[in-house]
Amino acid sequence: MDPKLTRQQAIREAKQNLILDAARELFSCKGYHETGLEDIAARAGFSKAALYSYFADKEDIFLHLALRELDTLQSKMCQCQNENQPPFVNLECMIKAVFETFGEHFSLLLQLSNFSIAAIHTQSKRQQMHKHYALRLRGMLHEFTGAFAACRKLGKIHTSVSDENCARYLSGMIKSVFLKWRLEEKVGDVEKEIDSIMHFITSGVAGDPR
Amino acid sequence: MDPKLTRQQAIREAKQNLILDAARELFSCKGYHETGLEDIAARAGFSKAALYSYFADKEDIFLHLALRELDTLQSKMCQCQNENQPPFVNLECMIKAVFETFGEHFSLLLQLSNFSIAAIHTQSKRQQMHKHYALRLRGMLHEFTGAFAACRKLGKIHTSVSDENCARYLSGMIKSVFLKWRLEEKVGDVEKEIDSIMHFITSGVAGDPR
Amino acid sequence: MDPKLTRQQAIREAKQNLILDAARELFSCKGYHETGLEDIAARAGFSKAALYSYFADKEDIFLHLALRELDTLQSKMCQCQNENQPPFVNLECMIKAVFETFGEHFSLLLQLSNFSIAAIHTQSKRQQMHKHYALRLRGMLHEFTGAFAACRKLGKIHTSVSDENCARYLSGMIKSVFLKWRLEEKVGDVEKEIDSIMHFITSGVAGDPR
Amino acid sequence: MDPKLTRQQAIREAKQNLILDAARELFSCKGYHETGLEDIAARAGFSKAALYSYFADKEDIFLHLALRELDTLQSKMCQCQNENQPPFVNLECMIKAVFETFGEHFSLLLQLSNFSIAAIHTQSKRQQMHKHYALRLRGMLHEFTGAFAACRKLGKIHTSVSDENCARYLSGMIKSVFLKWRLEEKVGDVEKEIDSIMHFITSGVAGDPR
DNA sequence: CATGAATGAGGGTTCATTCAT
DNA sequence: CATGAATGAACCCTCATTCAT
Repeated sequence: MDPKLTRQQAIREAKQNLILDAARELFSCKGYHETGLEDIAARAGFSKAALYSYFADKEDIFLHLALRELDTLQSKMCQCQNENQPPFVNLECMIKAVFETFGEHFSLLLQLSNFSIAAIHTQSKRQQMHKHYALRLRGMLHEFTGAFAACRKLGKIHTSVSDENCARYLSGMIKSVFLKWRLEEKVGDVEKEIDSIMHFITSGVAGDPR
Repeated sequence: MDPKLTRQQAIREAKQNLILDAARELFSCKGYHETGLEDIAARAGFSKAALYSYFADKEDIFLHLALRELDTLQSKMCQCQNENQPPFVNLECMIKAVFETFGEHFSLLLQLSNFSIAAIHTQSKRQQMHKHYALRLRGMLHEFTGAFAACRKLGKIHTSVSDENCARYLSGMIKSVFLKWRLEEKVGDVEKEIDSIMHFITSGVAGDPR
Repeated sequence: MDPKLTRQQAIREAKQNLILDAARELFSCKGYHETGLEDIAARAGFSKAALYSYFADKEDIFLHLALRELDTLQSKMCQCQNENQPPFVNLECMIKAVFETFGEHFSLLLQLSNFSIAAIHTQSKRQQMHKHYALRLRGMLHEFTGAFAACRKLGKIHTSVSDENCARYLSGMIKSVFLKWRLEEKVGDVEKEIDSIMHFITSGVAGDPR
Repeated sequence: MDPKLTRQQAIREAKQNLILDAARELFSCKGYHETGLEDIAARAGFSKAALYSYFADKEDIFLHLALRELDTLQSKMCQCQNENQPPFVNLECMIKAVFETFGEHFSLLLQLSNFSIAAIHTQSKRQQMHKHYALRLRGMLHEFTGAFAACRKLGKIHTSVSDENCARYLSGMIKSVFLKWRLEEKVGDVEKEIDSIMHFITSGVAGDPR
């Protein structure tokens, strides 16, 4: 009975992910409000009503999608922590992780950030989920912060700007690249962008004393 | 006849601005889709139908709001260009302009960026307005770019990162601050934030060699 | 004081007629519901609100228009009664009167007939006006009926069909011509049409024994 | 699978017809603009939104209704073509078909004619439907024309009036009867009316030489 | 579990009508 | 008397959500 259950569980989870994949595609392309449940269902190969077997809400879908993506991101970022590597390399790795995770769906991250704007009116159970959600969002910041802290500990950072702020700025910079891509309607050269960002981070506009 | 007409025109414009003020408040607080025309009208002291005397659409309201805000911003930024000032001071002044312009309505800028995402599908006359809109959005980038270029010309910048990218990064950093404020649901200390940003920009994490 | 009053009265009436002219144009072209008060006002050279100085309602405008047109028609038809003419000539004259009266605005007559459909829900004072209106509509029928009766009295008519029915049929036939014109979007040759109608009336499809 | 599908299709069609029945009732009674979708839905036993599962628009409902009624009419008229019958009997049969088809909803036919007036401004796909619609409207004329032509071929008709005009006049006459009924707010004696019309058609006012 | 059908709540928009100037 | 501005009521339509099958 147990293996049967787990298999069913697995199937269920697979279908959930199918739905989330469809949602990711559409949300990142058209935005949250412009995407209808019917669209998602159609793209996932389900009927609109079927979605409600897997998620409670439209919002629930978005939230789970956010959670999934952010978890993926965080796990990738964690893998970048390698004490044997020079500290900035770890940071660069993390940035690359962001680009890789959101890859084609770059604009999704933009929406994630903005979503919390509209979603404050919700309540009770949803509040909890929002907490998770906000937590993960900070997760990225947290990882970045950690990376900066590590660099600082190794004497590579002397700025008076707090690690947390550095992390925040970095995430803003990354989003600015995503935004450029969206407006240009095409993905750019990831390597170059990361390089450029690293240059800017390490020495600002002053030039690279590394 | 002429003075009478201009006065009436002025009144009309004033009312338009009242509506836009209401819209700014609500859009920046609840987001575009969550804000109903009824809300805007009520807050502006009009009836829903009255809005249509001043704007063609809900979208039209948003677009005009965006134009107004971005124009205000640009004019403020332009005023920062002072050749007698040290170049970075000009830049700092521009950043301050952004903070001042969006002040309480910080999250509005975030929405502006995202709005263009969903709005590409529109048509004809509106397309023109969208162009204006996108143009102004780039306006901010343009000003920043110019400021960086000026600094570079004066030998204050040696980074290999292009002025345009610097500008982009900077605007991303500013937005990251706005986002923090939104999540914390309160405006922070502008002076400190600007200081922090300036530090980061000038020398990155390496520390301040200024 | 009296001549002054009458002059003012005259002006007022003239303006009323201007409005009715505009209404006739638009109602006959676009139909009652598709025509807005703003359209009428604009074409008449007034502001929308001004219409309410002259008429109580949109419906009131239509009703007065109907009355005016139908009165014109009736007076023209009355003038056709000439005892010295052969009876069928009188009838033909009346038909011509209809074509002349509605001339360019042929489709207006179609709408007049149909208007009573939607307008039954009205009340009190309006009821009275409706009576007038219905009365005039029957007016045309009445005139035709009279013409047929006259012919019959002179031994030119032997059909068992009542004069009233003949009149009704005739008016239906006329409208059918108007309808053709409308669908073809152009006025046809009035003379020919009248001729054709007269032929049909006098001897039906059997051929003309006149 | 096939029978299941056809059954579902049948149910769907039945519901569509329920809606059209409700629409016929209300349109013919109150007119197009005075009838709200809510009214139609309520009378058909649906919610307003449900209508949109079956029809695209309010206009779409009207158009489909028109098509249905006119198709019914045409098929009935076609069945009247019987070579073994005396030709005028066929014509009479066709007239009866019109009365039977529109029966209680006599005023609907009046509206059909008028609707095409306002509906020229529409677009693309709808244009096609409008064509169908106009085609069917002419359909009735066409059948009548054919009937007259048949009579003429058999030497029963010698009038110089063209078959087409005869048909047009006839349809006008029929509508005039419908209009009488509407104003009297009751259906009259169909047999008598048809008789009267036939008399008039065959020999006009001259009297019946048949 | 999956679906087609149905719904309620709400949104944007129009327009005849009123009122202050 | 004439008007620009404002309104309220109504309309059409959409969409997330539910329910019977």
